[in-house]
Amino acid sequence: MFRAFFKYKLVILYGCSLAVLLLLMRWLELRFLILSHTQDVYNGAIALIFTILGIWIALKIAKPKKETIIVEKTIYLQPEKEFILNQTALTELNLSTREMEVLELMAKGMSNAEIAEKLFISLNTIKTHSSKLYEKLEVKRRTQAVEKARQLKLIA
Amino acid sequence: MFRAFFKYKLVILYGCSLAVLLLLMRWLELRFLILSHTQDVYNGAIALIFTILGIWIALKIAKPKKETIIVEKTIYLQPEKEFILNQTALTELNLSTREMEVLELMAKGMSNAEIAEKLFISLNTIKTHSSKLYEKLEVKRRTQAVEKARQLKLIA
DNA sequence: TTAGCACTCATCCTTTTGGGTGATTTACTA
DNA sequence: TAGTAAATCACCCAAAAGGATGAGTGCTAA
Repeated sequence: MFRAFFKYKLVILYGCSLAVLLLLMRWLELRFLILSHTQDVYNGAIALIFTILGIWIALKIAKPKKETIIVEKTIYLQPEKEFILNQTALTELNLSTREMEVLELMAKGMSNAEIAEKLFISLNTIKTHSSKLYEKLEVKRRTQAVEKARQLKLIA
Repeated sequence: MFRAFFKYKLVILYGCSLAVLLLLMRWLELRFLILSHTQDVYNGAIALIFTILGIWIALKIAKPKKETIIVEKTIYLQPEKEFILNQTALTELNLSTREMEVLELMAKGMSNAEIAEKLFISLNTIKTHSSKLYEKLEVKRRTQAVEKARQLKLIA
């Protein structure tokens, strides 16, 4: 509420100082005339006071002027790579559930032995599965299998 | 500059009207007293005028408040263009150019022999490179290396 | 009921991969 | 100029992966 007033304190102070200075000069130079010019001083005081009052009222009443600046900020978002399983390819390749499990663990970089341990089946079985996997995917190595599966959107 | 003045025209007009009305009433009802109260009227006029002056000054001086509105504009990057090579990780890992080449071909599912043929160097050299690669990437198998490189955005 | 499929496991053998070590050349740097 | 790092290659050995084949079990659809 008074912030605006304080904001223009300088202007007001400047005006006041000027008025005071003028009055002082008058008082010093025309000291003897003051008494006969009481009415002038009185009027000046009224003028000054009401000017300040006017300013104060205006600042108090006046709604702050708003100047709207619209800044466009561009944010680059990386879309959540929503993995969409390629059902078409999956059904076409006709991979069994076990084969898919093995494929997924393969893609994580696990060795056949680790996969066997995780799935509670023997290493030989994993080898069988992986061999069938390579046949169905038409690849020769596990790295190729993983790469192809990734391209076909069979795995994330 | 005068926009502000016009904006508060209503307030000013209201004040003026009120003052005029009061003066009018005094003039009508206390017509006979006016002459003996000339000084009061004069003072009132001064007060009114300077109040208005103050208001006018204040409105003229007042700076508009700036209000910044930030509009966020979200742009989703195309997933196809999203591969940004992770330079930070790349420099931290301190992979040599040859090692990077081997890594890339590895990720494509090529065997060491194929990579050797492609790069016109011996199989043994490829083995040396891949071994150093695994050391630097802190992995044990090539599938893990590919997986980790993919996660670190070293390869697409 | 039987043929087919998925899943399991095994054995034998080959290829690929990985670890370890050492050596040479080249190019750049303190 | 000596030292360092990258790149090259070799040899040996072990582990992992892959290919081929056979076989047992359980479930399902023709």
